[in-house]
Amino acid sequence: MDKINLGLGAPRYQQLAQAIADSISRGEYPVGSLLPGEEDLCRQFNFSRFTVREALRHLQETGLVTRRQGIGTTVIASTPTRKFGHMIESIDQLQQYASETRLIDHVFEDVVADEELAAELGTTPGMKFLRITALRVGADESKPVAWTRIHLAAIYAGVRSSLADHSGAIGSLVEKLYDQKITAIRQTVSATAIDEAVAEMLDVPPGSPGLRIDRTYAGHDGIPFEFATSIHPGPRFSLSMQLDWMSPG
Amino acid sequence: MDKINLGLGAPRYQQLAQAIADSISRGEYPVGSLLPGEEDLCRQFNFSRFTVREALRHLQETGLVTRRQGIGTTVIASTPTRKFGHMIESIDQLQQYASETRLIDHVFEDVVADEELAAELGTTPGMKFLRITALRVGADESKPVAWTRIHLAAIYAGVRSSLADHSGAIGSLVEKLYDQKITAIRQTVSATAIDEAVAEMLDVPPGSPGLRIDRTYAGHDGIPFEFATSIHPGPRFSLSMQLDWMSPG
DNA sequence: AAGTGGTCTAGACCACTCT
DNA sequence: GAGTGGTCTAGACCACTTT
Repeated sequence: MDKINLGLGAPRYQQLAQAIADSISRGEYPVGSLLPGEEDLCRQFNFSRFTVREALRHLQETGLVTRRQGIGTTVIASTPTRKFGHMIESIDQLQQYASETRLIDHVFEDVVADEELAAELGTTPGMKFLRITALRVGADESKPVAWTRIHLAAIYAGVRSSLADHSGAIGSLVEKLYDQKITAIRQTVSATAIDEAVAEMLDVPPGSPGLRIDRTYAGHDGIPFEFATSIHPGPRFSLSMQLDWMSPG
Repeated sequence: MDKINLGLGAPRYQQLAQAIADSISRGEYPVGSLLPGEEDLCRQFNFSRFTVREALRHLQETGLVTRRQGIGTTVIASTPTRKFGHMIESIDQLQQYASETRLIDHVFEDVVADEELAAELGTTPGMKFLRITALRVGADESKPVAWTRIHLAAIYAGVRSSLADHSGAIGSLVEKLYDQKITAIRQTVSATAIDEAVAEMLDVPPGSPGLRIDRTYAGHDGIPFEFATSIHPGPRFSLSMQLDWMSPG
């Protein structure tokens, strides 16, 4: 019954992995040091190289060591780190609602970042953008769920013509049209008092609380190409996520 | 130079993995079907079993198949899913600020969930809790960064005595004292108007916008044992996270 | 009993890194 | 050139699931 029993009955490579992990956590092999070579470990424990490599693979998967050809096996952590993770499988899933909503009333502007805008977006002045300001509404087009303003690098200004038909996030539209792959998203959530102009469009009293979400999307080069700000009326929206424990192995 | 070239020069197991992945995406092996057995694949491609298994391991890691002893290799996806993930390595990291802040002015209450509270927390009426209401302040004890109310399953009421000394999240205190391991966290973020009582404690005008974060912590049995609500004054707080692309393999 | 994947051995050659 | 990890073979036994 008990799977705790890692000593007997367990495969040799697991026992070996456990033994090495224990040595590491005892400080026998400090972080940064090299483990003995595979041949050494084979002789030391009288196991075949397959078994030793399987054990080392296990240690690699739990994040205790890295392995490099020509160098050796380096200890990079003394304890398996317990990780929690939130995982999504598409960009649209980030905006949980995006697939069921559309953008309406777009206003397009061509802007060049001055000092102020550059500082706000975290870029350098002089960068050219297509600025899209719009409302996001549900299928029934009743009350809008968000006001949104997007600064999109001018190279991708071509999304403009496809925007009306597209339901979902703009990032995924860019991916589709330009074969650009998003590799990192940074998201900041804060609370704000909705200013008068936005309040009117969202049909809420000015100054009422709103959830502000700022997202930047970066491509394969790591450079952000899209900066999106959404303001959601307080009671009409919340952002949920679940973080699950990721077992080491 | 080009690493795109997966055909020649690449190890056989990678070529094989690619070939099988192609077959799967072409629909030759639909989702839910079984791949040929390892021996079959060996004969079919004239590779050793090691090479075949290494290829299948690769497919498993990319999430295309699962393998079970006695059953076979089952196709579970036709395309490698592109995942984005947010990963943290400790509970305290979730509350990015928690390690530099402390709770003050605790008020403890023993409460039993009535219909209303049970509905709010998503539990069943009759469950017993220790309710902790407190303010979270920075090191200099100037303006508080949050008002917080926690409902903690009564079994863990013993944290009460250790709370004053503890900086960081309450969840990690429970983990330490009771050897309980948190395995899942659910977090919901919304904007709210700060009510009068809380506003006074936070030293902001009543009705001003606040960021409300609700978190539930579940243990190894998957049952939530802690329900925490924090309200942060709008301008004094934001929640950031980065989602990175997790390459398949 | 037959078939599957899981573990394991002994031995080989290769690509890489360092000196 | 010596040592490292990466790839690969041929063969074996075992644990598990289904028939």
